[in-house]
Amino acid sequence: MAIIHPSLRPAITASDRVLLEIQRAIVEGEIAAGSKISEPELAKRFDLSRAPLREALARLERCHLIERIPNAGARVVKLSTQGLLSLYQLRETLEGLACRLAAEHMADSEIAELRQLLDQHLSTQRVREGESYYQEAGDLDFHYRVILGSKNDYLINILCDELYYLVRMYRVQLGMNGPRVSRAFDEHKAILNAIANRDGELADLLMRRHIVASRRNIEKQLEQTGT
Amino acid sequence: MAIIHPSLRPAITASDRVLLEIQRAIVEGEIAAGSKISEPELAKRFDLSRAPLREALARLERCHLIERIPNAGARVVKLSTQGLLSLYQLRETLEGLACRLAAEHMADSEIAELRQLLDQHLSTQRVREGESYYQEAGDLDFHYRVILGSKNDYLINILCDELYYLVRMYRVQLGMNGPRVSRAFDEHKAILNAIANRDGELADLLMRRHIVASRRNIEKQLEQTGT
DNA sequence: GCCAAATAGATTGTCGACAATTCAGATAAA
DNA sequence: TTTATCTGAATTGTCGACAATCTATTTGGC
Repeated sequence: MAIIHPSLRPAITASDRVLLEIQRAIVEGEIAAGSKISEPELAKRFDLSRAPLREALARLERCHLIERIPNAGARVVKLSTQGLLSLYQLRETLEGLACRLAAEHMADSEIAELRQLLDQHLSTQRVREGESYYQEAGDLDFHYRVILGSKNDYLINILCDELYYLVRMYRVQLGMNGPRVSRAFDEHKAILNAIANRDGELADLLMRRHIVASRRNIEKQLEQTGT
Repeated sequence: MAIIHPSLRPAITASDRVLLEIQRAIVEGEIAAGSKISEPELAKRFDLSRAPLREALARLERCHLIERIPNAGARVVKLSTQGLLSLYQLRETLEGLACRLAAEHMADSEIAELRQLLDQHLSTQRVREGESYYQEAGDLDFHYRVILGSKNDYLINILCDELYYLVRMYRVQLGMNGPRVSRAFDEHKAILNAIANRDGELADLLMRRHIVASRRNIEKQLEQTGT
């Protein structure tokens, strides 16, 4: 049998599985925002003991999808204008940094792959115009790769593990509407060009603007919906 | 008995206590960097079961003090030049942002208190010249308050909960040497003045430079020590 | 009628034991 | 000697039950 390094092993544990399921359920609103989490109930629902469930809850807290109070229980986070502002304020700075670092550190081959990804998005966009889910995933995928290109492990951890799911939650539950979708593509392309030209400063600036525009779009939706 | 809101309650659980103890032990090097963590051993040492211990380990992983591999165990992180660079690269950007936001959002009373803190540092510095521990705590205390002044919960969480202890670990184990100490005071004062003048842009710039200087100082120590 | 204290129910935190997986060493074959 | 396989000890992941704490309702007093 082939010998693989332990750190490269899939390592699928019961806690991992239930984490992914609950994460998806919260992000997609299947478990309502603001609702209380009952450990015994979830344990029964996913047919496992409370031990791995609690570990999953700890990780959900880490990515800001739930809030726990000792001895009092956990609640799914509520989406709010204030929360959106704080989150995107941070994203603006962090992804700007990631972009600048990506312009410095990405290998030429990685940049080529990124360009390929955008071409692919363009063709699927033509076909599935308006269908927001694919665009959704596509946009985040672009950001995801740029972040990985920064080669800064702490930065990658914060953006991809800790903030990523909350960003998705805002976007999935509040959605993106029409004209923004095609504009986002153009902005991605401009960012990619800056990275390819190794112009970190410009890449930083463009990414910040891209995120500001994205925030404004979601903000509008949120104000229409309610508080 | 007085009624206090649950979220303001101390909430000292067994897991909390052991977390603080292990955290301190790792930061101060009492548990050596790079060494393996044995759950049964630590459970016996702190006289509790593995359940709360594992929760504490999960939180230690969250603040990057240990690294866990499923089914294989946990190790205390190793300090490295690469890690220091990544960490301070991030701090530079994040604390710069915090500083800019603090200049916008801190109340006048908070700024007054911060000035008071610096005066206090100055007097203790005269007395305990060279004694690095107090300066250590003082410097971090200054940063801590500025970060809280940003009023951005996600930013506060990342800097104060997730990166704070690792920063302390580098500083405690590698130390600060002489001339840097007094210069840091002057830099703090300049930052405070910028905040008091509500000049966010300048405050951002000064904080970034302050952190760059701090990194260079530690970097020197690290190169002398070894890898 | 309204507020405070006490009680009952439910939920979370903790425990000890078992199952599954991994790691180290010994053994055997090339 | 070197490599690969097997075996067993040790560690991690999971389970079900108990203890401590909180929430909500009820009760008693003003």
